[in-house]
Amino acid sequence: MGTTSASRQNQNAPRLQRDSRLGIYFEYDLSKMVNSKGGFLLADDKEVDEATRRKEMERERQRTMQNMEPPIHLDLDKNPRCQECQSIDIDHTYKNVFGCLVCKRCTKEKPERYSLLTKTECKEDYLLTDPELRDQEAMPHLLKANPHKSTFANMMLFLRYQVEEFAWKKWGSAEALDVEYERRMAEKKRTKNKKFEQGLKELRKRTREGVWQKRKDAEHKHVFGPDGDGFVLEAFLADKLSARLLSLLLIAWILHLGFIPYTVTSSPAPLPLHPSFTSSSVYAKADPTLLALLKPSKKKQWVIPDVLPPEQCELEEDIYDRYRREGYQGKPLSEKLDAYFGDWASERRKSPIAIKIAKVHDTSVDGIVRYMYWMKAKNIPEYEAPFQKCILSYLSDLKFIGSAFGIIGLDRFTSRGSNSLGMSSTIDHTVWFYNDSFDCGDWLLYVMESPRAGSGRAIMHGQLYTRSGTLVAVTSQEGVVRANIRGPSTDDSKPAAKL
Amino acid sequence: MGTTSASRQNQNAPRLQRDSRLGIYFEYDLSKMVNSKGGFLLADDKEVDEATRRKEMERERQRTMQNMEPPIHLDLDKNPRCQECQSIDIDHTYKNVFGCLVCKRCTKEKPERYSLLTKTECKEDYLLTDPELRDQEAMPHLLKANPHKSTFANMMLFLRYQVEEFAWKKWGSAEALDVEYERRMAEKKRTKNKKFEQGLKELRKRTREGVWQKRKDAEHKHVFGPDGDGFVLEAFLADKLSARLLSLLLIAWILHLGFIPYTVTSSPAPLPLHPSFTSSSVYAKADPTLLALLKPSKKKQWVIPDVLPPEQCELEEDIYDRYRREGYQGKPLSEKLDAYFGDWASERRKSPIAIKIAKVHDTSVDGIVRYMYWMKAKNIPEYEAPFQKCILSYLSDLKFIGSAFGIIGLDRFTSRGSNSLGMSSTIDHTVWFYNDSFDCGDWLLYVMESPRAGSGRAIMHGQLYTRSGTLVAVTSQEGVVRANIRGPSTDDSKPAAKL
DNA sequence: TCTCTACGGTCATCA
DNA sequence: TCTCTACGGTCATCA
Repeated sequence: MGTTSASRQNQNAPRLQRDSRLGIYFEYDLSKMVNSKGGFLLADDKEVDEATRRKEMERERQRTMQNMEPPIHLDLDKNPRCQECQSIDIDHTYKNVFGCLVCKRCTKEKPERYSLLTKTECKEDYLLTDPELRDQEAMPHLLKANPHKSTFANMMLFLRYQVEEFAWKKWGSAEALDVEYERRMAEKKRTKNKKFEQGLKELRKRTREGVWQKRKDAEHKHVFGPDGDGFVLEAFLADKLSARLLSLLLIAWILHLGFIPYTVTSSPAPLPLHPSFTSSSVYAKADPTLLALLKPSKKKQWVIPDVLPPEQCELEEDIYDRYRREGYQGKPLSEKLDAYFGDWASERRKSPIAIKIAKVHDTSVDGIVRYMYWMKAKNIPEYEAPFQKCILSYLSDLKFIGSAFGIIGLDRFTSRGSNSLGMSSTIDHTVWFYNDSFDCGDWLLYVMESPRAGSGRAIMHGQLYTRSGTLVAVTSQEGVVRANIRGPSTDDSKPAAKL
Repeated sequence: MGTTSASRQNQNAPRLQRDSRLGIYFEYDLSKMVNSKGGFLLADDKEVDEATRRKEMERERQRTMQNMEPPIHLDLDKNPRCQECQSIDIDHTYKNVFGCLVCKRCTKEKPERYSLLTKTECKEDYLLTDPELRDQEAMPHLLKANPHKSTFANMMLFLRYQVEEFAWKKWGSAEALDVEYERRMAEKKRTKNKKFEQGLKELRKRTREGVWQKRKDAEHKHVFGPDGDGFVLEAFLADKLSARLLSLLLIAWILHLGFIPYTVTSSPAPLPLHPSFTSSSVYAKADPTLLALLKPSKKKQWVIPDVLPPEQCELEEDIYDRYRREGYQGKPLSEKLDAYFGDWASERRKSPIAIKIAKVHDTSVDGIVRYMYWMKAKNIPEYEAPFQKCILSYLSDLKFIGSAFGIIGLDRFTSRGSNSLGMSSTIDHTVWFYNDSFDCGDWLLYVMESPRAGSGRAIMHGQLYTRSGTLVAVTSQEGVVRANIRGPSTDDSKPAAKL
């Protein structure tokens, strides 16, 4: 082949520069200036202006150059009439640049054929690529000054019908192009979502680890609002987070919940954030990075509820035994249930934590159902605060998400097949300590409620009080809670052993 | 700024071509030739030779041009001694191209500093990019003729110590580079695996759908070997598949299993395939596309085994009831087991399929354990063949993968917590019909064996015979079989409802 | 009414 | 001892 492609030229350009046949435009090499530490630097305003002017001129030169190119050959050249209305008032730019015989009026009246598209539009809307748009023959373009700034790269304008012709040939048809467009959009959405999920998971992990760390260090840092409902700003992924973001999140929270969780002090300013909601929290993501996670915290004037003292309450294992002797809800136990209760009772007897049911059921004025247990560690010496906190963390996890079953109305006796927890799984578990002097060896009252549950999720809030009514800790847990519906999950299956 | 970066030049190059200041090299534009239908074409051999020669010359010109560049300025220029051995026998290429004062002998003796790397090596081994390697200042390069062909793009040679210096600055340190390298390799492996899994899943889906289609159409197409062990070529993803691939797969199969499953007729030729094995099948993938899947089929001279006629066998529900009355394996049932057996018995009574255990246990000469059941549909009219096949498909799925538990030695009574199948899940289920005239309303003998199981997988093969001993169908099923170990699987969890 | 390159992948193709 | 571009994404940056 005796030819050289245009692309070859690009490749050689950096070297051609050195023989400086190309005039002033190539005299300075910015990349070199950056690398040589004591290089040539522009300081003077005049010189900067001069440089700008020169660049501007260069852009203009590029634009004029296209006019100097030999006009495209046209069969109809001898008879120059508008192909739409036969007028002889041909638009010269259209003729010379696009090889299109049309009058100015028709270009205005038929934008579906004669409007001009920027290069970016061609790429985005017709899925054309840079190399394709470089093809002067199939799709000529008109250079115009960049509307953003005259020194910027010239804007390239393409003729709509030529672009469409090209794109439809490329993709098969207008419909095929649409299909491909939709496919790409869907794929894009999918990846974005995946990235977001990833970030969320990561955040949850970090949060959990962070909490664990704090717990071990016997610290308790947290942000709570004053009276009324508060919020917990759980974690940050980015240091971009600011008071502005905070207020935006709060606004989102208000819109979502319909009430004001906190006094918004700083004024919200627009940020490119997309808050997203689940039943339990608000996320802010600067698409697709997860920036923050807001979770509700019911910091009311927490007071110990009215319950019987632990001495007058039954141990769980004793209750189970009683059911087995006397039946449950008036009916004798089925063999199956009998077996379950037997298992549970023996499990409770073996556990290092003793649990008594303080009140089976308590519906508060706002309709929230609460569960209450007395809990303590069996036979422990008087440990120090940090270790006490560890025990409390363990203890508070025991009855927590499991209670959500009852609270949200899943019948634990018929829906679940066995005494394993089945389809419930903890996503996170957070403990905020309010007090450093408590003893897990004595009874603690654990009050729990699930303010929100849905779509297989439940959020649980709990408070732990000493016998004397001192608030010791506040807990929060999110978990998966599902009825025991079993579906095939071959999605995760991996081919077995490979040799 | 009064400067222009080198990259600007690339951008302008296509236009500069038009003013043809750059000589013959830019006279032809290949991209235009391709697009203009009646363009300039080379037909003559002489012209082709001429073109080759011209290209060769151009390559050489590029190489000579670098010698004409002004030599790099050196502080030590006045005192040109080898920086390693102080010899004055300086290598001129190293000095002029790389600005490195060293003698020829030292370049040979210290390859860890002075050896030359191709551009590709720099990219692959040091994770440098094209733009970085374009930087003549930081990393000059020597042009050499392309060893593959002289008309190909010149080879670019970089000086090792300069490359390493640059790379270590870029990545932080040699160790940091290694870390990044490993990360990328791991990532690459991960994506490849994922792609492969995807292909496998897709293939399985297609296979299953295909089988279902066949079943509905009452066809039975399959490939079996003659006598002895046979194979089933399950599915193809690519049309590249040929007799050569087939033989390669068979060879792989032989190496894997140690016996010849089929007569290899066509000679195996090397193909870029990577067969991979699981306990049940051989895959061939032309990395990473899955090409074919071979699965064993035990087509021996299948004969109905020696069992008691259905009239002398017990219904499963009756067996369960007997266990509950008389105990199991000499011991009375625990309350839990008693409940399970009660459930199973009532489930069996409600099922549209009756099942009798034909033989509890049968170990064949080759040590394979078989399970046998008599099965029939309860109270059905005399359906036609296609509908009979549907019933058989359902029926053959009932006792299939579940039997793998017993066969591979998992104790179904202690390992599993409830009567739900727990961690077993069918991956696929294939039925090949051997006969069109059978009646699911009368007893069929179902013989099952699991020739291979491991890593949480089990493959099951089964045959169905009429009472008179006619082979009706052969089945094959792969499934996940795991002990009932419950682990958290929050990996799949998605945030709940969004607003 | 913006354009370009860089990123870090994958590939086949061509040269 | 090979090199380049195209692909189809994403981005910030710069111009």
